[in-house]
Amino acid sequence: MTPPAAGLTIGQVASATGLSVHTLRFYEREGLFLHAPTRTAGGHRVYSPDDLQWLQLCNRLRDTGMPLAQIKEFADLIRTRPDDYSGRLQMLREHEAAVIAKQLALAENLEAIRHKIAIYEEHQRTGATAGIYTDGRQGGVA
Amino acid sequence: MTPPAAGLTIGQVASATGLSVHTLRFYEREGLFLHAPTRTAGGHRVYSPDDLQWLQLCNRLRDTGMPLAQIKEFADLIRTRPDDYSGRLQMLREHEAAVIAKQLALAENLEAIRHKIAIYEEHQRTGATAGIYTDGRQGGVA
DNA sequence: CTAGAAACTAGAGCTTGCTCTAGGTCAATA
DNA sequence: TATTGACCTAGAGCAAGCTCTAGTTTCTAG
Repeated sequence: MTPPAAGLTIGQVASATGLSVHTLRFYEREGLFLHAPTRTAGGHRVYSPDDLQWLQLCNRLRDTGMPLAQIKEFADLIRTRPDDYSGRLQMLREHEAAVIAKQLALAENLEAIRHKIAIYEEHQRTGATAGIYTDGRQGGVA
Repeated sequence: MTPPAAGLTIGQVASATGLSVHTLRFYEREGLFLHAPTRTAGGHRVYSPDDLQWLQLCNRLRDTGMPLAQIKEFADLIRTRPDDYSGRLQMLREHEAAVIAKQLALAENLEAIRHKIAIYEEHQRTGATAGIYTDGRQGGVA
């Protein structure tokens, strides 16, 4: 029995996902998993490849700024309404918009940082003497 | 003397920067300011427009993921080596690279999220029946 | 069969970045 | 001048997201 079922240990899942084993157990306690992992006779967790995929999605959501509480909500929707996609779609679409906003803000801030770098390079080149405040009123403090 | 010096209250700085007055005092304690604000006779803080600009830069750095401790380091460089730009340039260039990496990761994750949305839309359209795990081994759990 | 690595549970602890409380003082306005 | 809103200090508290400890048990390789 169980011929193709690749069972993964928590350690294997940890290295595959970049999460620590502590974090995996923590996520489980927090209800982020779609279901509790199965266990060996001795009580060790056994994960499936699907669990891995789910964790990879979780990582993407978290890395784009979704709080764990919201990821849990998402997991709850999957568990309680497996064939109603509307709630999940709404969440993902809202999150998509949030990520786009984040991209815009990031690009804008990057631009400002580059501008600062250019100013510093210029000051360095021209040997500008600086006080704490270098260039007064119009943009470019310190 | 001090004819054009527009002095700002902490409340004005708060609304101009989006930081709370609590946070401004907290930043001050943490050494994020280039210098302590001057005070009125009664002990109220008075900020300059330059302080505002500095805070706006701080916000950009923080919003792009620079930890406060690093912003403080940056402030320390300005205070201790006002006319040596090399350290600051190094910090900003490294941070620029970090932000670019963040942009790439964000774009990649956004792509994956959009793909997930597309899969859900498809499932919804075709009325796909789902278990907890919807589409098995190749990409697209839940 | 045994040693060492890896897993287990329950719960405490940590870091970052705020945020709020208490008990006042200061300042602008009616 | 009296009130009311803004400000002050010192320090406690909080939320998120891990991270680690202690003491024990299981698993695996030699």
